[in-house]
Amino acid sequence: MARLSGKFYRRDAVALARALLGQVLVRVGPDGVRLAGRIVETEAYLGVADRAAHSYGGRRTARNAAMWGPAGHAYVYFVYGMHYCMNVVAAGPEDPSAVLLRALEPLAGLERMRLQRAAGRAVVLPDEALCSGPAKLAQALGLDRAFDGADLVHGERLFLERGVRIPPTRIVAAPRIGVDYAGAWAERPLRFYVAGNPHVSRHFSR
DNA sequence: ATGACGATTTACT
DNA sequence: GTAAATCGTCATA
Repeated sequence: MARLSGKFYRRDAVALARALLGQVLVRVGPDGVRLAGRIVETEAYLGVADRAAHSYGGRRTARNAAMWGPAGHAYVYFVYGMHYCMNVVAAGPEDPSAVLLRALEPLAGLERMRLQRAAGRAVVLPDEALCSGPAKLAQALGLDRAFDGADLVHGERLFLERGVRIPPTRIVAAPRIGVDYAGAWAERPLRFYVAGNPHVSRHFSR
């Protein structure tokens, strides 16, 4: 499978959020195990103007430094005292925009994902519960702050490969999840997902 | 030094 | 539907 090039990432966050649907995220585990999933849900965060973005108002801190860096790198952050979430940095330097990966359709390493998602639970999680949420997919793939700033174009442990093209007619645009504090920005249709895909996160109330 | 707050998930009523 | 879990980060002082 072909690795996505640096050029793929150098576009605005909305275009990247749409283009990422259908592509394959690959994580090579410490023991060489290949964990992979097709991206089926994303959200665009539009830089300093976007009240929902960590870079809103020009905020530039140690935490969100990766957002300000070059496109094609990962921005992994820690929230709620227990979860990690992964973004793909879009555009380029001085335009801190990124795309949050919200859900994957598991393709490889399902048993390892199940193990990493189990976390002391007795029940066996169905495939649809492995990567159907930003923190779920991070946990399934074993992503943490060690991957913050990781180069997805040249890295060996975390990268993206060319998958299938999702026709625009199969892409649904909707308001982003969990950003009600962002006022009018919370209403904008910056969440994108593959229509009817069972691995999309279940959040339809608003 | 302190306190409020999450780009969430899960379990429970 | 509601609430708890849980802590790094950042704004304020």
